[in-house]
Amino acid sequence: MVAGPSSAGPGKDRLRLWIRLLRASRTIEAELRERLKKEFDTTLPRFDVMAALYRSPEGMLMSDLSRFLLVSNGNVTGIVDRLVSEGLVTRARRNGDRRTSMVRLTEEGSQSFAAIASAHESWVGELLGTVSEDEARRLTGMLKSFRSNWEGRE
Amino acid sequence: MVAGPSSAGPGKDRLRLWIRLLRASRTIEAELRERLKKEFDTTLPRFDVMAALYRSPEGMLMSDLSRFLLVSNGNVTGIVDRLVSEGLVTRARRNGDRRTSMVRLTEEGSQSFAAIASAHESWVGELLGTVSEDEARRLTGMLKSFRSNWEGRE
DNA sequence: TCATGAAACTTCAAGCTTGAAATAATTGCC
DNA sequence: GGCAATTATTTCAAGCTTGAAGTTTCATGA
Repeated sequence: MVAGPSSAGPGKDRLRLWIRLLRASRTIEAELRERLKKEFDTTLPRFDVMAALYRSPEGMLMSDLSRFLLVSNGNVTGIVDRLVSEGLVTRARRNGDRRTSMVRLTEEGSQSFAAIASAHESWVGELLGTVSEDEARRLTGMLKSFRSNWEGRE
Repeated sequence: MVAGPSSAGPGKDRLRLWIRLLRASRTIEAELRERLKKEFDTTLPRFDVMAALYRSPEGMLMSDLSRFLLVSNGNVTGIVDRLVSEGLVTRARRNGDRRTSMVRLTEEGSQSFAAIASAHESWVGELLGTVSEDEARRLTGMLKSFRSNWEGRE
């Protein structure tokens, strides 16, 4: 979160960038989390899972979710468990491979997500309001390239 | 973590930026967390607390730490508890105000942190290696301004 | 066939995180 | 002085997170 022992020298600019990046995303994330809780009584991880499923009406495997959301398998299990118990998501056993199950949004889950996502988008617009749309595109480009370069994924 | 229902329209560029920002910081954070665990058997929150204390040899109050690190008070309590039990940090009761205590790195904590911070810095340099130092400075500037604009803090 | 290994998940312990409620100490006001 | 409000911190329940270990199912080659 913060700097190391010294504060000048090679690599310091990258360290400073990382600290900024982390502080920015933590600040915004905290604000979004709080609003999701207050306005919709839900959480960011639940929202993330529902967002992923919303993009895939045919459903996703647990491991797909895990890979896409960059979180561990066991983590997804717990979040999906809670979403299932709230009736927002279903686990459908498949005929082909009985180890896996397709996770899908229910009709209720889908409608619920659409409402939340709309608010979420306007919150992000507000929180990033001082970044012009043009600047946003440039920043996005930089972030995209450095990440895909680093790990090869994308 | 991911986009909302539609994928074009006003504000979409900011939403995309936010998604990139979040993915970038999560990816880097996950890698750093893993290395901290493997190489030094510690965690990112512990590292963050120690980094804050390293900058303040005179010590910090719990509430200072909480504010600086952007995490809740109760959270800091737990992390400091563990650091104390590991001998890396001390809580010194103050004469003036008996509600508060000054948290400081021990000598061991300070030496331990210096070693970890050095590795941490080179990891960040590696992970952000595709960003030039110049680009890093520009990105940092953008991130700095948008956050301080948004909440007034800094 | 059927054993061996791989794949998809779940379970679990430990730690992180928040927000709310509880404690304790201080400050300010009468 | 004494009491109300404020401040600093801890405690707690619920949920998130990881990595390791365990379970079930599938694939494959002798």
